[in-house]
Amino acid sequence: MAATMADVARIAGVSKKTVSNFFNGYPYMRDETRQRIEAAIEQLNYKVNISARNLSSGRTGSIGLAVPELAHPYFAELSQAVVSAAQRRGLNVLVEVTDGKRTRELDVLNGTGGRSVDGIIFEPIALSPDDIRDATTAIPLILIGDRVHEGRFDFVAVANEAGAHDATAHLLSSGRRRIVALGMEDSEEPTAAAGRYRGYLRALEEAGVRCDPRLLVGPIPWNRTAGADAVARLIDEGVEFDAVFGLNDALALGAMSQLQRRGLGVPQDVAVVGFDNVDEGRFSSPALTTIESGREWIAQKAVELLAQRLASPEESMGTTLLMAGHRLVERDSV
Amino acid sequence: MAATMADVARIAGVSKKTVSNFFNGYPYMRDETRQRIEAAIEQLNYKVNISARNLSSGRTGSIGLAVPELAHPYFAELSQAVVSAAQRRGLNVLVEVTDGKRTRELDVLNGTGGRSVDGIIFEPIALSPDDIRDATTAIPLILIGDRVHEGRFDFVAVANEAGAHDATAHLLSSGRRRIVALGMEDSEEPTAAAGRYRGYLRALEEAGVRCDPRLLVGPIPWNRTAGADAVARLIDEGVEFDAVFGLNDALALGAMSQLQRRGLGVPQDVAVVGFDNVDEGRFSSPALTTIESGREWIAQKAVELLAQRLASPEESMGTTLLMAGHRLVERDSV
DNA sequence: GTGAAAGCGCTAACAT
DNA sequence: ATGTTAGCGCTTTCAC
Repeated sequence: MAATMADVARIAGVSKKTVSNFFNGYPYMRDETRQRIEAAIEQLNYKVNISARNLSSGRTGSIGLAVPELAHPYFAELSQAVVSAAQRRGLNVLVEVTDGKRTRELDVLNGTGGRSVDGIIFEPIALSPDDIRDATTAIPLILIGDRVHEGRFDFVAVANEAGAHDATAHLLSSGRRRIVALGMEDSEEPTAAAGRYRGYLRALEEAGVRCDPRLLVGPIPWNRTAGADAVARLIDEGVEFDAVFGLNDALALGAMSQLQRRGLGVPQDVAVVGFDNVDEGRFSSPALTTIESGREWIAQKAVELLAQRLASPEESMGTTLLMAGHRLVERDSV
Repeated sequence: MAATMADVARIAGVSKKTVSNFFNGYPYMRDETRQRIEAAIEQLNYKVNISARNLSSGRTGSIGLAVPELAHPYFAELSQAVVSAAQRRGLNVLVEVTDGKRTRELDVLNGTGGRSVDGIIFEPIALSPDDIRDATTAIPLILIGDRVHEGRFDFVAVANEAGAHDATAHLLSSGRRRIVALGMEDSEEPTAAAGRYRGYLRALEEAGVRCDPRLLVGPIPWNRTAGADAVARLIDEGVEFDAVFGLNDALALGAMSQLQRRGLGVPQDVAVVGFDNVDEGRFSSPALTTIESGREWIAQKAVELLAQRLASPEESMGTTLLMAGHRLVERDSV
């Protein structure tokens, strides 16, 4: 049987409470007491039983992070940032992968999985605003990312429309006129694809460029393969274009790979811009021009907001909506 | 106040035990009882208190995954695989990022962080075999990845030497003779860098090719930036080479990016091979030839081994050492 | 099939 | 600065 706090107390000749104090950094303690406790801990190789602490204190010291996918560079980098920020605050992170499936996302929202965390940071991609409104979660929840779900929960958002506008405007200002909107979605739903598509349209409009429907590609999955396949299809169908705006970097990178495979020069024949500024884009050939969407900041703010919620005893303070800044990162693909 | 099991029991007109049975899938229960319980749960929006269950049952239902980094494609893909495999078995995954720092890795090993998991899957990169031998962890631990730490713990290993041998042999068979070993480490320590370097040497030897020390680059961090910088340095110093073996894909991709920036054709002027088969390499230009190192299989086996340890009540069954298979994935960079 | 009672190992008041 | 006393909300014998 593993040693308990009572064992340590007995061996050190103090009470349980004093041992508890020791572990919780209670400052007032004689050095000699401290040393006796340390010796007892060492002797027994004692480890605090976290489950007991959790039950007793009503907290777990862990937060959940629910993302569609972990292998995707954007989410990998986001998760890294969240985990780091959490560790800095002494919080553990339980990662849940939803695969972007609505049912799994609903489980996250409603705690069906049996929560073992104090709060959740959650990037949904399949839920509707209604789903979110009807959430029954019992613990604090911070939404991040792509959709704007006004109201019930704190939210840290990506500047989808503004960023997409700038990306498109950059292509236009370099003289491109036939710009593929790769991964778009024409919808009223507050999805990333729809928001970024709106930004694209607005930039075209401002420049007085007509939007050719053959250049609108989507909805498709936002990964490299889909980007590459879509571009292959455009080429095969003889659609003419002089630029590709990949609504995320994965699409843009997949597109670029396919363009080059087909003998098209980037950026000479076709310019490419992405969105997200994942590390990978710095090392593609050519390096990918993209929109920095504030991943790091988002992760940090989300953890900060959640930590606040956990700290303040239940109370109101309304809900916070934060919008990340964005910035064009010019590299060689335009 | 949140509802407790006692509340549910009272409202359903049964005992706590019966409600507990309900949640634990105990099969013998009248349908009518079951329905009354379900109604009470619904009415109270009751959620089982995981902390209490954990304390009572002595298990947490979570496993830890400790990796150096999450944003790195290899670890992102590995983590994804581990999380998926664990979720399939109903286990949650608590991710810990060690930054490859020895002290953080020691914390993982010795449970200093206060464990809230039943077992750990751990890829150390900074620990010595001695550190591992002296581990005081109280819970099952499965080691994965790069070093061979025979003895104390179950281990799932990458075929570093064999894989590196095949990668190098492939370059040699394509007629290359001056092959950079990018990221190598000449050491007796059982590190990935040393193992892969040994494979490289063996392949050269078998082909009767002399090893030029100017082509040995390392130790350097195994990321894209380091790969790119190292290649830049070689070029600037006028070192001649006709191939690069990046000891992982990140190094190879960084190298390839830099080669092309300097106007060198891949594979015409310089052939490139990597190691790991991360998804990114399928979409670089040219696509990266690499060694598939069995990431998925490793993740699955690690979870499986850990699940076994958790299931079987403490007993012996020695320790298991599994070696993943490997395979050359030919693409366009050679 | 269901109930009663005894902990699991800790934290948190409160007392000293 | 340290000790005492109650629980936290479940699971788990063991009865019925």
